[in-house]
Amino acid sequence: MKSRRTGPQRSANFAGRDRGEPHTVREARAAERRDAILDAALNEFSARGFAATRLDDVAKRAGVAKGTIYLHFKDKESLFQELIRSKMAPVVGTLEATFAADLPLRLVIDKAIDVFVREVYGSHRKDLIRLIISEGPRFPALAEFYYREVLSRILKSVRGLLRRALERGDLADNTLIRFPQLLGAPGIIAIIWSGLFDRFEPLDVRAMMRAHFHRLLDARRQP
Amino acid sequence: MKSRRTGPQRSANFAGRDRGEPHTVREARAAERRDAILDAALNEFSARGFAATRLDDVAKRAGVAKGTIYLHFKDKESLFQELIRSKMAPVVGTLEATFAADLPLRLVIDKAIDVFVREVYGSHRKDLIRLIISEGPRFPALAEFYYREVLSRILKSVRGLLRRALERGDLADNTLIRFPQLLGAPGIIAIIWSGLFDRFEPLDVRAMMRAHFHRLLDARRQP
DNA sequence: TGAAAATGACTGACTGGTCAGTCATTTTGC
DNA sequence: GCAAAATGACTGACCAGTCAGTCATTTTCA
Repeated sequence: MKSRRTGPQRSANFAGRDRGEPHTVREARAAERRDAILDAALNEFSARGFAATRLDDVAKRAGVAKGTIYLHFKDKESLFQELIRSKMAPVVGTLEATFAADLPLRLVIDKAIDVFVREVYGSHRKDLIRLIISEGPRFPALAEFYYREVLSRILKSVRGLLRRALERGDLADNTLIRFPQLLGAPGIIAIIWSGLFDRFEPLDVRAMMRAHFHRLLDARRQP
Repeated sequence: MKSRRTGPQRSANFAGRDRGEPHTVREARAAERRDAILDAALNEFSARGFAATRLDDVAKRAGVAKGTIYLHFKDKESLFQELIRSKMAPVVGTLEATFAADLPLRLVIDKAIDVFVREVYGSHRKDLIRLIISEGPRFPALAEFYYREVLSRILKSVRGLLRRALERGDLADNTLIRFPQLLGAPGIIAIIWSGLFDRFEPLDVRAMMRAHFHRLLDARRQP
């Protein structure tokens, strides 16, 4: 592995890490271009998938020469992983905060549906989740990152919420604590459905999610 | 688009249509090879995805020369679509029969879980569903075929089952008739989870599906 | 201060490798 | 013996990644 490194110092390895404001025109421009490349990559990868995306197209869409991509990212795979990393990280905090709020369970759930519909389903993040599902099996590092930084954190805070609700008597049993995946299910289904079958049979996502959650939460306490 | 056609007559366009038993050694061998190619394709496509799969590898795995693939399938895309078509079609009938049986709702559901876990989750069909989710957005014809020949038929028979249950009073309301996707949700989640996160946090699929269905079906009748 | 030197971000033509699809030749079954 | 089936070397398109050269910006120093 060669360690020679050309290009901006704020590149590849440090990607997204230096939160200091840029101090020169150069640095500001570099940051702008990096973002342009990431946005272009988001469009191309989600339209074509990892293997079929051409970096020539990403460069063209970003208004940049192909070589520039390599000043900011080690290779195609790094660009891809960095894309997921940079766009998904922000939502995690929002969701954690939502689940941590000391409010009635039903209210928290409704807020979480709102966040999901607005910040994920109604944004490009929906496409990123599709990408993780599609490409994850071929990128173990990506799946691991996503589990560690996103999923496990959300699952943990959901379980916290549910445990408090159970103690308070707002929850029938521990089914959902054992399988919190069931709470995320309709969101994932909605994302998949919208990409494949909406044109044949449109789906009212918010209504489905509400119906699902009310069903799960209203269940009769087991004898 | 060239229409010249070489190779066995039982090829491409007629793929899988002539159900008559082969009458010559030739025909029998041709059918065998076709199946070998499909099996090899299943393995390669589900390990690498459509774009990254090499037909050289499919040929090698099938024990056949690359040219032979083109005697049976028009091109890479046809092979892919034919793969989905030929492997998914058979389960539809089984599921329809399960849902049509005149048995108590709970029993039918348990049988359907069994069929799913055995025939889909526990087989290569799991990988095909992953492929449809991953590649569907880039193959509108595939998504349409899948909706028409698989999903819509299953949804229809599930809705029939639910309507009968509702009339009989075995079902609280029409939520599930409006969103039958919710019944399929845990199956899809299980398939996705197993491919991405099982190594971090294994999932007891059957238990999750049972918990989910009992939750959905036991819900208190709405006032 | 401001002109010359140094820097390093950016470019895009190029290379090496890959792979879908073809077709002249060989093999097989009738 | 011959037509259909099978083969696999070959072709041409394609594309990730490279690197020598350019030039805008920053630094140096008289």
